[in-house]
Amino acid sequence: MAYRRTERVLQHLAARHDAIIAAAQDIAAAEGLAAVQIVPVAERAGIAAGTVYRYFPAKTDLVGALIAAVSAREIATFRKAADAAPGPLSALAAGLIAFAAHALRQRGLTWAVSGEPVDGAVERLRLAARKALAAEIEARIRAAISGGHLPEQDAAAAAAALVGLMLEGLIGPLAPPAAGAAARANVQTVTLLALRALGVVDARARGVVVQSIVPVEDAA
Amino acid sequence: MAYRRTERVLQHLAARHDAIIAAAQDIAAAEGLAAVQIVPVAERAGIAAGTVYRYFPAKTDLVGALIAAVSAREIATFRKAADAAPGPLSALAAGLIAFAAHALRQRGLTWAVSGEPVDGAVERLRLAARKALAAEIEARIRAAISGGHLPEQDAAAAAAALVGLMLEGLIGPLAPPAAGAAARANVQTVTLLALRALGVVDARARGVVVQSIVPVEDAA
DNA sequence: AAGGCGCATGAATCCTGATTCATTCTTATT
DNA sequence: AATAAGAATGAATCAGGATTCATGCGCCTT
Repeated sequence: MAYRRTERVLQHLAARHDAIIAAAQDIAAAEGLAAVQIVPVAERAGIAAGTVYRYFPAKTDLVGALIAAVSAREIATFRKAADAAPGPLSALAAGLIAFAAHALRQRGLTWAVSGEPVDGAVERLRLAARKALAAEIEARIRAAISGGHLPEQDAAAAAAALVGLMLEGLIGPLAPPAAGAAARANVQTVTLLALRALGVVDARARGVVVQSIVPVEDAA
Repeated sequence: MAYRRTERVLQHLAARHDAIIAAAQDIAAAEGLAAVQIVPVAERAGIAAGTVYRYFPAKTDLVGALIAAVSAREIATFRKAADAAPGPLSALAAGLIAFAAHALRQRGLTWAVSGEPVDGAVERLRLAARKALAAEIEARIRAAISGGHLPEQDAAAAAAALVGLMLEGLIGPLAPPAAGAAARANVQTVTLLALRALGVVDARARGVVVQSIVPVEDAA
């Protein structure tokens, strides 16, 4: 009869599951989402193509898992930085900076994941991720408005626009190539644009903490 | 021997060329770039699939022509509005508003074209279009800075970020659904964010013209 | 230690959509 | 009107990738 999966086997299965996602991630970071194909992913994960299907019913599910993982990390980064800040406006600034630095650190991956749908189904997943990020930002904007740190405004619309501003300004094809010092400068530039867009007249003058809350060299 | 193409024939060929692009555009606007496929495009243009290849050597060329056409219109819209404004800052504001209104008017098309590559080759074309738009905006930003209407800043980076802000804020999946009055309000909201990002403290207070320079109902 | 079940394999198959090309239709030349 | 060249057709072919599945392997159960 059907036998019970032993602990060791379960662990093995879980490890493979993760290894597949990791392989997909590596490929996406290096060559973009379009290069995330079953055979290459399987090769990189050290398994056969068919095996991928034992872990993900369809490629879409794999890509979905990839996007979800990346997105979760992005949001966690934002939230952690924001939570550590002294006030609502600093929280927003800190969150944005942390997000920016994080995005730049793994520019290729962020671009791949936020770049575009390969597929209508994937598009929906990507949308969910972006929505989550926007929601996080929106909440912080609202908090700052309540506290009188920002002028009244449509927080949802502002959050959506900020997501676009940050992504395009940091990792979009038009963004300045980001290496070392230039990258750090760009984080500052883009964050300043974002804060000003919300109505902060001069972030530094108002005592907002906008300096390297998160070192750009953080682990990925 | 090879006979000369009469005027009538030349006109016919040109008309078909345009009809194919128009068909592709309709489909892109309605269903996205991915739906721009040879057979459907040919059908809509009223010709056979093979015929498309007499006008475009490959699908990539067709999509490229489509993107170029859309992009050219976007830039012309921006430029025309900017040129009609009284000063550099108004020019920037007017251009952005005009662009925003235009983008919203043909949301589907703009989204399809700026949405993303189906293909590395197409990506390059799209990039060129986006670059052109950013360059236009960048020039206006520089002019406003020179005139002392905006604080010193990295105009290129700002322009890139603004492109992202506008597109995401207006037609991105997170943007508020744009119908009628809501659309007009969103144009104002997004433009205000953009101007503030550049350092305009209060557009209206500084006499910048931000009202319906271009009616939202313009012809597409 | 034998039996049975789940896991892994990877070549074969399927699908989707671009591209080709032998054939047919039109138009310009004589 | 006859003839040749260009234009159009659309079914067949190709190509790239996802997905399947018959087969082999090794780990639980008894």
